[in-house]
Amino acid sequence: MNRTTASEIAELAGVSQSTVSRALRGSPLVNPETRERILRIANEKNYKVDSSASRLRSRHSRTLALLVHDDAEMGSDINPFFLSMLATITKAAARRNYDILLSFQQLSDNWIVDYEDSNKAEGVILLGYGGYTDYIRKIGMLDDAHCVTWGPVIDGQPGHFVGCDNVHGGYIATKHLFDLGHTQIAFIGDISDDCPEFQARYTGYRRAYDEAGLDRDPRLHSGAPPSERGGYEGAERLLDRGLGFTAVFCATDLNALGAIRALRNRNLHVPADVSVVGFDDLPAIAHTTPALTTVRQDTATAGHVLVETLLDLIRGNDVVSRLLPPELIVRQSSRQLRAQDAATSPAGPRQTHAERLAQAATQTRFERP
Amino acid sequence: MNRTTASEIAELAGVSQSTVSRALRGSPLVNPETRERILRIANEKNYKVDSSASRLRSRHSRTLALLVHDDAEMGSDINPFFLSMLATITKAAARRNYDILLSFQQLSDNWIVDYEDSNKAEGVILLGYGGYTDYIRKIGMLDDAHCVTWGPVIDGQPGHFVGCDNVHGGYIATKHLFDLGHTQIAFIGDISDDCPEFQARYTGYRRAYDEAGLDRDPRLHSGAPPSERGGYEGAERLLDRGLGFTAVFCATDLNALGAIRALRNRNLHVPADVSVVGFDDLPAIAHTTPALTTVRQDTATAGHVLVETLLDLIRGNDVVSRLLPPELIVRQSSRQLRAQDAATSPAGPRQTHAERLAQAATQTRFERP
DNA sequence: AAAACGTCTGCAAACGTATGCATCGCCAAG
DNA sequence: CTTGGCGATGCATACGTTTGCAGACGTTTT
Repeated sequence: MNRTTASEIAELAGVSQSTVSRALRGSPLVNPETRERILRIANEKNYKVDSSASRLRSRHSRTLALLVHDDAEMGSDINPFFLSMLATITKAAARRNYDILLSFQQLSDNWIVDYEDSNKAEGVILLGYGGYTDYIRKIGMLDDAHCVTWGPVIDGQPGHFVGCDNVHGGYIATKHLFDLGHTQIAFIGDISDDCPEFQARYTGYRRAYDEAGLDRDPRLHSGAPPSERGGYEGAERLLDRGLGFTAVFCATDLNALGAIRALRNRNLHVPADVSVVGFDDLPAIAHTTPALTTVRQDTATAGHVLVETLLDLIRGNDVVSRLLPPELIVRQSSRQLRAQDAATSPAGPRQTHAERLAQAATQTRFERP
Repeated sequence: MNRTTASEIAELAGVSQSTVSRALRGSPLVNPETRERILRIANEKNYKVDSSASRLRSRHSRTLALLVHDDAEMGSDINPFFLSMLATITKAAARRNYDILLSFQQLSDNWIVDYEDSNKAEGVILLGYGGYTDYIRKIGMLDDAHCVTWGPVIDGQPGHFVGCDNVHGGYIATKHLFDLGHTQIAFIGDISDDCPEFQARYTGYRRAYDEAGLDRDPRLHSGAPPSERGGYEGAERLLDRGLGFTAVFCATDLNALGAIRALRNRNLHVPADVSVVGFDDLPAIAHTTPALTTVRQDTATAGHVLVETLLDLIRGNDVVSRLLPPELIVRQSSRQLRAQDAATSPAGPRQTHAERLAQAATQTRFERP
């Protein structure tokens, strides 16, 4: 309860309440000496402007709402990638003197616009609503909705987006594996319409294949929900097909962790037998064994850009959707394909790669790579 | 911008603005029929109560502030444990119809009470301010400060705390290792006054030793900041001392990850040569190799209890600090000490544990366990 | 000397809601 | 018929700030 009001400070300073307000707002209208005196007294009395009254009168809440998708299917575990982005967003907003109102929800009803309609926030940032793109577009068409979404950027569509250049990310990950000498590269990830981001990464993967001028067996793709378990099962299905891949690009770090576990389970070593590349650069995965090669999305600038874009939107400026470049982080889970692996040479003292893969495939429909 | 006001709805419904307000608040004073009509119209017009005006008049913001410590030394990476707790807190607040105002900051000035003084929030939850206990106590002494801290609970002190029973956590972790046959158990973690939680875990560790009636070499403790790197370096120092430990209990999962990396670096296998137990149960560590045995703090109930305690405090109820019981999660990083390891038997075809440790110690001041 | 101007300050009206109090209609009891 | 009581509604005010407007005062220009 803030008992002291601006009027009380005014009385103590021998000025009117208006002047106190102006002094605290930093208005140039007030005499420097007076301002000084007012600030001193306000400070002594530990006076704080009542934000409720301030925002009622000024129609500005200096608050942004941050909505993070709460995926009930994931057992309500929030995607760690979004959590780390949440932090950078909040800090970026703080730098602009904006507070962040946080909420985890499934995107039902019209909660989004509610935040604005009720004057709780001046704008909304959406995180993790990849599957709701259509809905978001609808919101985007409302002129007065200040809403920026982290997600796939598609030109010419209503709505404002900031996103990672997933196509390029998928491309550099796959290119990296080609550069290491791999030619049979699998892809694990959910490319349904619910996950446009992963579709884009898959596109980048195919682009790298096209550019390399190599044939790509479509069975090298294995669908998988974006979880560790998904990656595990996706990799198992892949192995069961008996294809001769020597590398895997996963749509997600969590997928990659699961895939590594599955490979290890079948006695395949990473990176000795199979190289693995992930996507996201989760905080923890630098410390797994082997440390994961991955594509980093720069969460720090992402948060910054999201906030700045939203503020522009609020100010009424023109805003363009932006793609942020991802970066390849090479660690230990990917390595040069060795000669004896690439060639299907006669078996030496050590099993060839092909033999080990054959062994790993439980199905009889194994085919020579 | 919410153009439609309660007065407009009132006019459409043929009642006064007061009645509209009452109807929307669910006051029993208003006739069910009238309420129905008002709600219908409000819904049609997509009317939302202006929160600024509402909170100004009612003196209730229905908002809680959540302050998470932003440790500049950690490169501003937020501790993932706090991030996952942040999620559960927010959801617990949502269940009570409270919004969460989020901020990452270092605890300077009087930001805490500012949130209340400015009427931005009715109360504050503090996360990760272990080193600031004294300051928090000072705040706690102010009667009108509604502030609950996640941290070490100390009876008879001002301030309201909810925390994990770290002593017990340290105890069950160490006990688990004793039960597996280990007798030389190292402890890695920062037990300075900045980290009372880790001090408590250390206390639990010593308690288990006392209970086992075994001598404990104090040099088995190695200080380490709560990061992966800290764990790595802490383990290195430990190895350099040439002590014959067969297990390590780490104050933090991150410490544990670093320790495992250091051990592996010296050709010691986990858990074959050394068992490792962590603390926190970070989301990612279930998927590392080996999956980490750890002590889980139940973040879901922690978030719930924090919110409920704070709400009680706001309602003016009496509030007691609460300790939540942690739970041991046994995974693959800890295992039974094998007979030939425990005994310092003559070298067989395989090196004894003692020999391997000796080899791992780079320093000459190696001592037989 | 009057007029014009610039600088600072005060007055007073909002902002949209919640709520104590008065009111009104109606019915039952006296 | 009067009175009292009850359920439902309206009236009017206050919450504490921001801000357009006007005024006061001192200085400069005409």
